Amino acid sequence: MTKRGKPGLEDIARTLGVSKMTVSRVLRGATGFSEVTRDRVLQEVARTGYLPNRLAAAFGPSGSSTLIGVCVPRLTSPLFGSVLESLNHSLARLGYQTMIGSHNQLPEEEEVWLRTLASWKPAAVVLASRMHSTGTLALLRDMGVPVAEIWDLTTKPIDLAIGFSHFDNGLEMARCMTAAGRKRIGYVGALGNRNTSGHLRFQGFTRGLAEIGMTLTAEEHLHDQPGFYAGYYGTETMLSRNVTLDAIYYHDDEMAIGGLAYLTRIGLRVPEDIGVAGWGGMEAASILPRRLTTTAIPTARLGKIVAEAVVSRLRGDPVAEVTIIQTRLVPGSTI
Amino acid sequence: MTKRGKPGLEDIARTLGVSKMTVSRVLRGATGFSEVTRDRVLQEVARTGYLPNRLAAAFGPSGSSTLIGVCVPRLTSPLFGSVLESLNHSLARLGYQTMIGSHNQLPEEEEVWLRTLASWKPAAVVLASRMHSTGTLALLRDMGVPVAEIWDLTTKPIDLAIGFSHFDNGLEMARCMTAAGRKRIGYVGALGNRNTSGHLRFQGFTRGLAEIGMTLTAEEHLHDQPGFYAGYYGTETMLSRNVTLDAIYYHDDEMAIGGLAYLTRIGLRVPEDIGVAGWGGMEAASILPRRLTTTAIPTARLGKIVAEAVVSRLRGDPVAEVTIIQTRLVPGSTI
DNA sequence: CCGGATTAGGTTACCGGTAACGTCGCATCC
DNA sequence: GGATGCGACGTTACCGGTAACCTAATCCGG
Repeated sequence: MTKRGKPGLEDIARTLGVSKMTVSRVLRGATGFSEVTRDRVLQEVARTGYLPNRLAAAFGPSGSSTLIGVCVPRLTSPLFGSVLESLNHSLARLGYQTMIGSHNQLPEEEEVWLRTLASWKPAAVVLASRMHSTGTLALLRDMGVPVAEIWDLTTKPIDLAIGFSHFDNGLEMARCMTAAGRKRIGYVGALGNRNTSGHLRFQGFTRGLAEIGMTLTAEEHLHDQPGFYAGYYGTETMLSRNVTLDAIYYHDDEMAIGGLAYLTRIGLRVPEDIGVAGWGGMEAASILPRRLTTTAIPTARLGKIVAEAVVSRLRGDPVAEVTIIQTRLVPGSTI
Repeated sequence: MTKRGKPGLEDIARTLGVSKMTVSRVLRGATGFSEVTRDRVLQEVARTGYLPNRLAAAFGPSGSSTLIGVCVPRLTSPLFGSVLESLNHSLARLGYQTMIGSHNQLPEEEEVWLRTLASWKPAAVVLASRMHSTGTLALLRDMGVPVAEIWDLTTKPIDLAIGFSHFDNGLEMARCMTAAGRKRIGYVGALGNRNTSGHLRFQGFTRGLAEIGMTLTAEEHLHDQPGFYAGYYGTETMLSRNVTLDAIYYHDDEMAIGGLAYLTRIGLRVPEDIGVAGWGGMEAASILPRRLTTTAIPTARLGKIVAEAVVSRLRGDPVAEVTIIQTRLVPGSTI
């Protein structure tokens, strides 16, 4: 073993009487060694408890990194949490590690994060955001690594896109509501008018209404982060303008549940007096007195598919430029 | 600029007519350069858009890494999500990056994660778990980097401990319940009997009852992950054994809300017929028809404090071995 | 039995920072 | 005026893998 520190590739090689390169080849599962050599190497590796040095591997002119950067809007959302957990787990099984960041729906924060990430020479980047700053785009180009845009679908992906159409999710919910005979519909959203996935659902929703000549009776776009509170107070604010509604579509399930709490408090019956629909398919939606009408997102499956797509891309295997994940409108009983 | 690729330290140095080392010193904010040189370097760095190579920095015999590993039970919990987001943000401001993993309350998964992390030569490790395998402990010793055990307090920290006593949280809630006159109390938990923070709260809770000579009237330990469903069905299962209760303490708020949904469905009034208490202080707890009795955890503050403590430790500044974060019992109106 | 293809390795160069240490000039002080 | 100290740099060595290239032995069909 070299003077101090942990055993390295060279230590394994020396005790076995082979070269570093042979050991490296075996460990990377490359070709160019016999069965016998492979077994001897693996045995010695196990005996010494050798730990590879990813830093060194990712360094060099070769630079074969196993690091993948992932940036989502926030870490406090169970939806993104589920995607991340699934992605992390799947990538780990495939031999990759992640560096996770959040951009809080601000393109500048994404850019700052990406700049830091770039200094770690990642093998690929996964972004969950609709808007990228010009700096981000330039940096991605410079980095020259695969990029997966997930969560939403883009018309022109930078490289890969994996997700589903939030616009269609909104559209579908509008059709569901109008088909149920709702006439005076309101919308409560969050994150202002920023170009987020939620805003895209809103646009799809209004389009769905427009299809049959309807418009929103009222809308309330809070600037807060989505959440139970926001749904509660957003509903209160909207109704305080003395509008009469027979249904409300919410930014997401948390806000819908918050809204439900307010509606119940002021004595409205759901769905008799007013209908409610959310988005996201969170677990809580199914234990309410009445199962919430929502759109379920297969987050864990999404994470797994993203992991597989990115790794295929890195291995040079053919990958579809756009992969659509199927979402499901859960009728529930609040419409 | 060297043949191909991005500008490096050497390129900056050459155009300025100084050595790489001088540029490195300026960029790291070390000493040994004049004001004039500093300004010239910074200007050239800005002009070329130089990006440092953390890989190279963390490599070498020097090995000054800015990577910090963080492992939490799961990424789908808003509580841990909030801690991670705050930790991530605070560490980023201090010039550090994180590599995040989850262990799903299984010490073996934590060990596998740590082994992978170790191959990236991190500067420090943050663990949110009560149980560590012997392999984990050995590896941590070998790595020889600062270790912060967060979330729960341990009697003998490996290095640093930052958190609060889950045992005391449970104890305090027991006192709150008994002080309110509750006599026949049940408990609904998750994750089986594994040595988790939740189980520690359970133990503190039973101790609190024992203090005044009481015992639990019923208890239900599900093996599932905590969640709304689990709370709902756990309550159903417990009550199906024909026990009569006047209060239930839950693993956490999500389960309490799930339980509340079941209790309401079967026609029990809260808190008149039965009291309910959760833990965690999640946002949803405050928009229920009656504000949920719970324990609020300052997750964002915890993340910030952990970041500062770890960085102080890395800089060699003195740091308290144990830091206690104050939690707050929210009386609510469900007890 | 021979020549080209394949297999199983070895050799070399290199990546981009950083600790450690050496050096030089200049101000200071006795 | 010589010794001393220190600020401001320059030099050197090095980390641990990996692509690219090279070599020797083996194999196999004609």
